[in-house]
Amino acid sequence: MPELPEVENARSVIDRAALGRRVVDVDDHDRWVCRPHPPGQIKAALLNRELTVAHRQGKSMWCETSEDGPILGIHLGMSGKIVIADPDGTEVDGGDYWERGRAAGDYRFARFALEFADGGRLMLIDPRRLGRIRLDPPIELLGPDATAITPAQFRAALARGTAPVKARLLDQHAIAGIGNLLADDILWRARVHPGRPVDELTPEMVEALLRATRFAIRTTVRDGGVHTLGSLSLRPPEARCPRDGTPTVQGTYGGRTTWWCPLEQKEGPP
DNA sequence: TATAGTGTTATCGG
DNA sequence: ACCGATAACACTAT
Repeated sequence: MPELPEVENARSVIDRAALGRRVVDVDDHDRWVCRPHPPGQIKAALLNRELTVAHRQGKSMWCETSEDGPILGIHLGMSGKIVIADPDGTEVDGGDYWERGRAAGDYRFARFALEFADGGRLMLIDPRRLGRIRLDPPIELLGPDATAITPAQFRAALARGTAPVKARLLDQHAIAGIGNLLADDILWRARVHPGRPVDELTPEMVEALLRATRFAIRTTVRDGGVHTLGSLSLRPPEARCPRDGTPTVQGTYGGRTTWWCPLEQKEGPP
């Protein structure tokens, strides 16, 4: 279940193990994952090319292809992962802790695949099929990447409108790369209530949110996933603030389940 | 059997 | 046109 750190792992897997290998076959039969492309369209566009560069911005990835080929967009959705399997049995998957249940060699949920000239395969394994493969994805709509965002960009992302701050943190057009768990962690770390409208954030709160974002992104990318976030214990079965032991509270903001510490993350005037 | 889920997006209403 | 809320998407795990 990828957030930005897991997507960066996947990008690194592609960078390490897929670039420069000639594509001799493409499985693009899954009309949902490959929408809006009809089966065969992505195959025709990629056949006999190589992936040359693997990019990531927020939770979106894309690869450049050889001979001025199309851009291949890859999004992991909620349950996607990239696995590269070679004929010698080698399997590169970036060390995915969150789907250990999947037995090695179980490719039941492969929704898209590139086959290389040596018989190796790059696969999108995605049980829920909320991932996405498409040509020439609209990357220009993404906000600045959360790992590289400047203070000015961060302030601008929280500047206009009345949305709850959590909804804005999740808006990939505002900032690219913050998912539900990271958003809860950032708000908890900055001691800001998730429902506070962005136009009621004080400069001090914005500053604290920026620091918390940088900390959360930096540490989770370093750790290779969001599993080390302290705020995870805001959720059941622990469900107590790791700092003060207060029982946590649950609600919905930006359409996502949200947990917070009612003692430290208060509503109302600052 | 019912429900929630670490994500995105089309659509609707103000 | 802008902004925000909601439902829908597809499938597994509990």
